Amino acid sequence: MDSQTVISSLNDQQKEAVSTNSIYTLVLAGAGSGKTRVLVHRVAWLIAIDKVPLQNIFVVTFTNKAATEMRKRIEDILNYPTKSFWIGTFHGLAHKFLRIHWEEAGLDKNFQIIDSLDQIRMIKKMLKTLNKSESDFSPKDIQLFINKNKDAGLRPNKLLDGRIEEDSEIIELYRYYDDLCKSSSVVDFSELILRVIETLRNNKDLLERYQNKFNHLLIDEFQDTNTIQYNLLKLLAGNHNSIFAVGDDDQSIYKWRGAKVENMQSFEESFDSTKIIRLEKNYRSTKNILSAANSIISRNSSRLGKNLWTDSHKGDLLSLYRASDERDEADFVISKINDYFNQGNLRSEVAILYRSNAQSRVFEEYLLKYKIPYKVYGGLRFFERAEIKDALAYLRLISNRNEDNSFERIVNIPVRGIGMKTIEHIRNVSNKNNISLWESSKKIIEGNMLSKRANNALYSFVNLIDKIDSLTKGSALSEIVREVIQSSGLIEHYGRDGQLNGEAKVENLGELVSASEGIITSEDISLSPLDDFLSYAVLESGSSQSSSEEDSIQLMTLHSAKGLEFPVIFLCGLEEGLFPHQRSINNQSELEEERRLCYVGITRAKKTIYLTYALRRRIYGIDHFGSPSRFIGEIPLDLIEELNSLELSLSSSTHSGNEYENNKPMQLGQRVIHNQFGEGVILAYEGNGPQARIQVNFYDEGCKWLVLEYAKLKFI
DNA sequence: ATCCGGGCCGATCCG
DNA sequence: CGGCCCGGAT
Repeated sequence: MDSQTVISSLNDQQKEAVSTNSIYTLVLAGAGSGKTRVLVHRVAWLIAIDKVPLQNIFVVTFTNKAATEMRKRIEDILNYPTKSFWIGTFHGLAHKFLRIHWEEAGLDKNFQIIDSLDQIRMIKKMLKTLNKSESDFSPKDIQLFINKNKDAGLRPNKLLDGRIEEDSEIIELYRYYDDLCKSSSVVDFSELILRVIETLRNNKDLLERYQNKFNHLLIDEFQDTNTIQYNLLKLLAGNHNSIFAVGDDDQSIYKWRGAKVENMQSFEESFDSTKIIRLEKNYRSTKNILSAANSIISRNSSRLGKNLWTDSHKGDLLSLYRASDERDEADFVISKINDYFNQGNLRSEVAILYRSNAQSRVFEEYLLKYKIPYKVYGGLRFFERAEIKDALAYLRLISNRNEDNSFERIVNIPVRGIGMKTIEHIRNVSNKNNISLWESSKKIIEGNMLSKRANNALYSFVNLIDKIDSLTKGSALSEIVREVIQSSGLIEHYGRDGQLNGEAKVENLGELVSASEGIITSEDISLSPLDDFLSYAVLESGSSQSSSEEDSIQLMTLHSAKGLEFPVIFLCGLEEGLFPHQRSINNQSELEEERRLCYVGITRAKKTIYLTYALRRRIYGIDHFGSPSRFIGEIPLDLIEELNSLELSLSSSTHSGNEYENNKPMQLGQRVIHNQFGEGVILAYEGNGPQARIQVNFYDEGCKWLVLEYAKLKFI
């Protein structure tokens, strides 16, 4: 393959990036500027032109989905499968490393990964054993504390130097938690990466080996790397390996979980003669969509600066729909979706985006009602569901008897007569002898330490696990899974009358079997298929719908939409307090992150975008009256078409005023003058007639709600 | 040991 | 509103 084949389809800046000789490259890639394309072609260039062997390349993506897709596209260009290719998320790659080097990392061979729900469970249990009340330290706060410190590379010991006295208790909890993880051989998300760094730092040979191996480090979504991830990258880079970082500071939306945009600014300082390449041509959206997005993001202060442009046509205006409440909003969205589908388009071309997961419920309800297939991303995902976690716990226990978390989760599910008292006993013996719950149970059974009934119950459980294990030795993975959900009694348990959503849960358990069939085992980790599957289940928790090939509407949060594109976008719930979120409204930098999130949302759209907001919305079962998001007002008026513009008739009542003024239709964005507050713009309104309330943003006085009848506004 | 119901509290976003 | 925890009844 010659160089032309690799870069012929690219524009000049993209070519420059793909074919660069620079050791350190920072690509500032605007939304829709062909970022993924550049990365994919860069890898192809390295392999085909620079003759770099695949195993010397290390590629970090933000999601598993992105990794899978990128790998596929690289294979398409190279025209051969990419075996033993280190491409994945930081977590996925760290996991791979730890599987290979579990010994050097001080882990058990078959360590398991826990997700954040498991982590909470563990913390709660820990508090119980330590006889601490959850009111002193909420489990969530402890979790936050632990993860925050791990993400900053700080172990309890490090924290104890120079600690503040009042922190010592929570640091002790952190230490205890780490011990607990060790004894049950589990690893949490943050631990994965921290452990890799520590292993490399404490093992010069290993570090050298990897520094010699990965000559080319490529990283996507660089703006969303946190401290420890960046440190890992620097460690691997050493003094001579090349780094090719791609990112967009305007799309940095993960500051809340420790991501540092500053990494982008400091990249140039950290690495000598960094070459900076800007990708500013947008290939995705129409001119109108891009103008709207640019107008919004231009309000932010701290930006590296990019000038995104397009030579596409103007396209449609952005549509704005004012819903009376969230049901009306959903109804509107559905009707537009039906129109679009009936014009012969695919459902999968449409995405409904929202700020928070809870908003998906109403949409789901309506989509179900109208029998429109859909797929939800995020929220409670497939592998996080209770029934699935139960089944996984059985599988984990089969793989590793000492995994206390799983033991406790399912020792009495389905109920088999092992109650609190028995479990308490098992825990005591386990604590006293410093052995796992499993070992402790066996000891108890042998010593006949319980009542006959309890002893029998416990025996039958221990026996069950052993039996499933020996029965399925050597069986295919899916056979093991099938056996587990059957003989554990889970199917029967969930299928029983009275179980909430019983059929759905049984169905999900069946899905788990199918999921285990589709797994392709990772090539270069010597992991049993079962352990491979268990890791996969945690790292890739999947969408919340069971997988199906059916053409369906895509529902997701703005965060999970990053990196994706759709012909038609519905950006919903554009209300102050919801988006921007209440918790960010009073903080300039957090508000700017919300604005970037909005920018991300709008730039997902290729052709059409609908913006919707609701005048009334139920949250926690209480009605809230919101006002339209400030972000709507940040889009130039001439780019927006209001689908149901305000046409208030004021004539119907006692209102005293001149006839013309009373009947004049009002529009959002209409400029008005108030005696006291001066000039402003109408942002929203509620109700009808003279009693209607309208919200005006006064240039000097800010936003105010006024009752139309008394406000005596002059329209100008 | 298990079931049921009332009280309480809380959800931004992710791997 | 809904999930989770706890306590009392069986």
